[in-house]
Amino acid sequence: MTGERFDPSIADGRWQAAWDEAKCFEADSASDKPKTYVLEMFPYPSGRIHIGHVRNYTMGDVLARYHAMRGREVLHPMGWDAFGMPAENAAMEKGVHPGGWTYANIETMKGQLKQLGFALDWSREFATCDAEYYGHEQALFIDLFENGLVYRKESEVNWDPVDMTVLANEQVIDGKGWRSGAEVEKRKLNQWFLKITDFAEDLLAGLDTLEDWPQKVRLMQENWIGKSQGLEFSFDLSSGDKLPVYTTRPDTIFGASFVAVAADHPVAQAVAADDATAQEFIALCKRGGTTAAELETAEKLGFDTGITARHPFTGAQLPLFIANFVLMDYGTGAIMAVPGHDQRDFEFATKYGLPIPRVVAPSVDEAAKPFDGEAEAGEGVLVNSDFLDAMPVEEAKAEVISRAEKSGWGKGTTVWRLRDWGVSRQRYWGTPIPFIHCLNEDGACGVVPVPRDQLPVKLPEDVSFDTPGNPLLRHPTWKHTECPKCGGAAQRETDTLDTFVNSSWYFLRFASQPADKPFDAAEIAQWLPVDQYIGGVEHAILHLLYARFWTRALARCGKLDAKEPFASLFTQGMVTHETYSRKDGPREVYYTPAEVDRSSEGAVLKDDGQPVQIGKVIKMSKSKKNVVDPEDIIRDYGADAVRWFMLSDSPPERDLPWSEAGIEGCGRFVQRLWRLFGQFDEAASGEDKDLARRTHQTIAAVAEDIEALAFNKAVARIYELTSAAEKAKPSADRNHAIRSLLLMASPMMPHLAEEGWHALGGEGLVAKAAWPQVDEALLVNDEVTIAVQHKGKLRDTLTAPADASKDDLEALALASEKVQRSIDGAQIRKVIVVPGRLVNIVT
RNA sequence: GCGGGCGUGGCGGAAUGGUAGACGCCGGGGACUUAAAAUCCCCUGUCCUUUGAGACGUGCGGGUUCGAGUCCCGCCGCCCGCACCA
Repeated sequence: MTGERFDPSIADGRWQAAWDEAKCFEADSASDKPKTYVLEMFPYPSGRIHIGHVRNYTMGDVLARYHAMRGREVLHPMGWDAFGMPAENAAMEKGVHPGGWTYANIETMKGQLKQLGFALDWSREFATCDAEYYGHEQALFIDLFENGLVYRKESEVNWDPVDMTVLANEQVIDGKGWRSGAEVEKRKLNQWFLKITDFAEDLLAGLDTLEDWPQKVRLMQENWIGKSQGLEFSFDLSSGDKLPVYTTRPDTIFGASFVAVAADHPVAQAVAADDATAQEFIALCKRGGTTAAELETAEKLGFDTGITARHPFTGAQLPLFIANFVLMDYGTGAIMAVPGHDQRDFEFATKYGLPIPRVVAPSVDEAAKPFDGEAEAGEGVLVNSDFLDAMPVEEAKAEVISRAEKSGWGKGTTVWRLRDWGVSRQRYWGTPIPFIHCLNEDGACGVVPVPRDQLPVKLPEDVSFDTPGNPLLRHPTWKHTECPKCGGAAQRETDTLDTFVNSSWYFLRFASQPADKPFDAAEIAQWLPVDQYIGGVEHAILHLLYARFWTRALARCGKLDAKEPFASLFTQGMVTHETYSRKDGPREVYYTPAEVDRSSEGAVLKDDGQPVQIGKVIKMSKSKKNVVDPEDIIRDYGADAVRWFMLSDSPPERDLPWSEAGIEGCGRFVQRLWRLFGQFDEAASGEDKDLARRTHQTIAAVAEDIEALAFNKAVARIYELTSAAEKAKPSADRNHAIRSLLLMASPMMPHLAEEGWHALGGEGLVAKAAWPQVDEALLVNDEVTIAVQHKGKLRDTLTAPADASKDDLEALALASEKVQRSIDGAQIRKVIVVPGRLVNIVT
């Protein structure tokens, strides 16, 4: 029998050790069982596990444990997304080595994950900064190169002149470097690119097959890929050049009243070459910020070049402007402007007094309708457009494209918003790009891949971070090598790969990890695709798109036979908490939940007993101090209460408000279940048909809920059956209910379940036990409650046999005194009977 | 601007078109106890000058239906993503 109270401080460690010893969670690729791959997005080892990780991994853990109970061979691995900037920042601030810092964090965080009792296959653990892992990654990068999916190109980057490094767009704040505060420059650098655009069409089409992905994520990727179809054609310029433009609205071509190019456009550069005013204007355009807010308010500015462009149909000469709202890196960097039907063109034309012709109208009769202060981008029919008049928009688009193609001055084209993926980073803490630049003056060798037998290209250990810039570049010896082709002097590539490359194939390495190659295709085929992938929605685009791309790219290289890496995706909500703060003059001072005593009346600071302001429930963040440390709450309540809280109440896709009262309630329930286990009575016999039914119905429903990731509902059902079992008298059926509750709760509260299983004399570990069987016959009740309505309003309920006929139910309903009182002698026109549910009498 | 999501008690939230508010939290009352903790029981949407198998009630206004939180149309509010993408 079980003791007074369940003590997690003893039980948690005991069972974690038992699982380790039994190697409970090591996945066997050779197993005959059907396979299930459950994966949560692996963490960046920033220092400590935070509550968001706990929620994410608890969900995955419940699934992993549940599927194992259902007889599946489960792969549930964990590792570390270990390269990245924070390690270098720590190196600069604290003078530690990024590697030492990272591995120490991994040690800490692994210990924290173990404290939560996750059913992880630690035998497959790796960090992406392990030379073994990034060496295989280098080999894959060379594979992509050999298959024409890697290239070098000069491209413009954000350059921080103080830190001497490239910054990502997110690291540029108000035009200044986020660390140095220095004015960011645009620089052209030779950078490595991956040809993700080769797969644009396929990545887009593949979204339709991902039925078990959130629609939101699919739409976000669709928008990101940004397929648009239109017409590309060239204007003949008065300068003698040809100017290619791209438009998605070829139908409005008769409404074009000017032409515009981007400031970086060759035509603009040519004009500026001998025109100082143009030069000034271009400089002005470049200075403009790129944040959303700035663009929102930015005025449309233009510079009239004096050049004109000949309209392909009318022959009219349209003025050519350099304009600040035209982007060089989309389409051709030049546009035909149709002010009547494009808002930006409208604003520009208004400002510079250019004509705004109408070429689309609600009907042909409204060809002269004036504009109401803005462009009209909607549907309609063409007007003032010669041979297009009266055609609907779609038809007119096709007609213009067909005429342009016939006359040879333009063609229908598809343009993508998706850009090739620039993967060069001028950083130390990343995968070295495995290439060598031959320094031979004849240039015959060029850039050469590192021979495979020389992989991995390892990062040097002896680096310093006391001066800005890339430590690999200034390392005294590391970069010097010889050309693999000619044997002459050569220099290693000193750029490293974007960390998103590391996370683009880690799920493959988890499934298969031979020493001599990145993975084994046959073994991958056993496990992939990942059956359930779980992570934050913040990765909806970049990581998830890159991983889909890598899977396709590797398939093209013949490395594997798979298309989509993640069959089902789930994006979980954040953990939130209210904030506590006080005004200190103009500043708001925040306090952590641990510094505050919270009651239903309000909150006071423990230090001085004076009230603090209770703020909104928002995402936990260090700056607002509304954080709880997982280790603290595990210590106070035990791993199972924390896990249970993560699953209770809020649906997993929504935000979960953390509350002290909530976790206390979960702690109480852990004890309540424990006491119920103590009620298990070997000697009890006899039936409790009602409880037996509820037990079987609960088993079926909880299974269904877990499979649908509706953990909050599964939790509610376990509460209900617990109440029922507590109230029931001892019987064999009650024992069965208790044992079933233990098994059903085991994926969620595994330590409590093991302790109870042991106390109840269960064989082996509950982690290895089977999910309870459902007796189908007991899923249906033989008596049901029938609602009786009069004109749709509830008037009575009655109990009837589940198989009662429609006629019987009608008769029973009409016999009800309450119903008769409501009908009050009125003529009955109709009686609707839904067997097993209700009777509705219509008068 | 474009795209998407969501509005249900004091709070988190349940509810194949069929008894709205399951379950949890908070709150109130009671039992046990010398007392407290722990535990257990009951109540807990609003209204009532008909306390009743009453009325009202799922953001607002319409509609479909025997029956609408759920489906349709039109609003309002909040949240998220993308964004001078031609």
